[in-house]
Amino acid sequence: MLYNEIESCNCSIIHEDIIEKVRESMPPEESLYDLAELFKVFGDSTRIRILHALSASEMCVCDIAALLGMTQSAISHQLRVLKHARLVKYRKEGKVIYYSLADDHVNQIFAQGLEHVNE
Amino acid sequence: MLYNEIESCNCSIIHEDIIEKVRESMPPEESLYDLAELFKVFGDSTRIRILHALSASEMCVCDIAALLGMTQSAISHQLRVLKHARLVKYRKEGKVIYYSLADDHVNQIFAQGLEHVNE
DNA sequence: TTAATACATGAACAATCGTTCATATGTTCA
DNA sequence: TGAACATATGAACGATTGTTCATGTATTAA
Repeated sequence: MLYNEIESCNCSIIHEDIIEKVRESMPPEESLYDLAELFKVFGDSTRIRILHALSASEMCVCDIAALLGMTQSAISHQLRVLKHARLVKYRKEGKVIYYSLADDHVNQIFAQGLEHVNE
Repeated sequence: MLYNEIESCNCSIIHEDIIEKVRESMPPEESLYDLAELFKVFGDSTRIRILHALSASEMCVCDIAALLGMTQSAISHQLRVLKHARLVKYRKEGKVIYYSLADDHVNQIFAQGLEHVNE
């Protein structure tokens, strides 16, 4: 099993003990994949701006489009991504659909990120 | 000024008061862009796995490649991205370069993200 | 029922991204 | 000095992504 890795990384293993220790500490592949998928959603400035806007107030699609100076279609596509990641929720009122943040995790992840960016 | 946005979003503004209120609460465009760039770095499962490995122990490039079953080149390219985002630091010891997490923000952002993923 | 409007969505395109491959740099050791 | 090895990097490729455009659905109001 270890031999496969030696072949694929094209170099001899220097610290076998460390690799084994770290390997045991790694969460299941799937968790890390899900985590990457979550951050991928945060990794677009349009979505970041939508999320930040929604942290200030619930808004309908048209309002967000007007605020960000983008088309309704572009916003709608992005809201779909945010909805799928369970970062926003919505309520319907006639023709109008009001979006808001799904929970407080968004604000907390924002805060941590901004702390790093502002060093 | 408001007219441009009406044109670009292709819909009449429904809640002008909310838009104005939210607009005032928005951080500078550049901050949100930087924030998106940061999360973009977290948004790849290879980089997530590297970061998680480094949160357990400092490691050299070959070790990481062996651990993840990937080529040394692929890891090196990704470490470059992580270095540029100031998420990892390194120390040199002869031929070998040991990488480690730059600060504790990584762990905190990880924790917030995992909390959301695990609902 | 019809017109108007808020929102969703599929196809298509350009742009960005992650990996591979080949090769270069820099250090150690004989 | 030269061979071995750890790491870095540029070019190129396929894959993914964000937006636009055109169109579809659903609701309201006349």
